[in-house]
Amino acid sequence: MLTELEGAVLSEIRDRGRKTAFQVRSAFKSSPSVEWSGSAGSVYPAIKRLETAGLIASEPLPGGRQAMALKVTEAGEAALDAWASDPQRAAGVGLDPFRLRSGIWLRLEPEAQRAALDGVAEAIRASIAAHERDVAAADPIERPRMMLALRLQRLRLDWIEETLKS
Amino acid sequence: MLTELEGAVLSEIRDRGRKTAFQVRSAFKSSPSVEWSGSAGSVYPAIKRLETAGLIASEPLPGGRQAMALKVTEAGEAALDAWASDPQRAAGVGLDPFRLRSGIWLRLEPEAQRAALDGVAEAIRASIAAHERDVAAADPIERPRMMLALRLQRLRLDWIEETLKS
DNA sequence: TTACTCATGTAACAAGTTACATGATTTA
DNA sequence: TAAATCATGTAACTTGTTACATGAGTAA
Repeated sequence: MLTELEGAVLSEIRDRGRKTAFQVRSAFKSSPSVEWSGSAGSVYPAIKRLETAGLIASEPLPGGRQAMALKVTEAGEAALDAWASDPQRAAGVGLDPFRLRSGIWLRLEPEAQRAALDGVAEAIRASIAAHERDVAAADPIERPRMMLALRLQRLRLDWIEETLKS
Repeated sequence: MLTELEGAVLSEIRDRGRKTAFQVRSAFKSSPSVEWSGSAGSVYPAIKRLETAGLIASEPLPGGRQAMALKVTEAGEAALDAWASDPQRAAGVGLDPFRLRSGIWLRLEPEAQRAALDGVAEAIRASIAAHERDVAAADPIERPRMMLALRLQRLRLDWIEETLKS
């Protein structure tokens, strides 16, 4: 089964029109809703794995550049669809740094708790502002991700507000 | 700075009364709101790292067992509080398999989309049912995590419903 | 005494990170 | 021609995974 990164790479190529490994990398580096570094050390080896597995094909780009044009093969399409539609994977709660810390915050002294929650709330509001600024320019793949990220951040703000009130 | 797992390990010992590495491991293995395997290969090395760094102290448990009793040191307390309260880390959107796939689902053919979303929705409802069953028995650290996981899952269900209607 | 749970650990592997290295092409 | 960007890749490291190995205590 594909890893999360491998599935995302296939989707960048098939669904978002990325032509080269460099473009895939740039997309991860600049995405506000996906937390990957987009490091060369992750993306290039992942693409090599996918190519070895026959899920990606590459050919030289016309125009003299050394860039390789990437394409998802038929087997790659099938693997991507299976990855995207696997209910167990998709329904998992994921790794959430906020949720992981939530119980710990409740055990802090009142002043420390207030300080911690205020700081987090401010960082979340900044995240929301950035998402709202960029969501209009997002493409049809990124937009729903950003909308869901926005809803998550608002849910967190609500939780913080309720917690501070009680 | 601590990794997410290291922070969680410290919190298990300080805030949830886990006395041994085995108990920490069992907590991760059975937690519905934290997605770690709780494998020996992650927990024991993490505890060794924390002990080497002076954030955990251990002494033999009385009673003839070979178990070591773990304790968070003062330096460990400070590191844990800094980890838990770091706003940038806490406000990150995390790795969410649902969000990552959301844009891809929207590009599927109508029948495939309906099938995928129905399958995911069913898995989410099962997750909600399991959380609702267990949340009453959860301790003060785990309960808020489960409540937030529940809200996340309901948010996802809402999104699926809206998407299927449009 | 057999099975289960408690308890700790290592080995091989997978897959990410940062940092470094190289070189072509385009733009100021 | 100098700087920025496009483009690909490797090396060393970190930290997670599964699977295996070992042994003590407890309950059937």
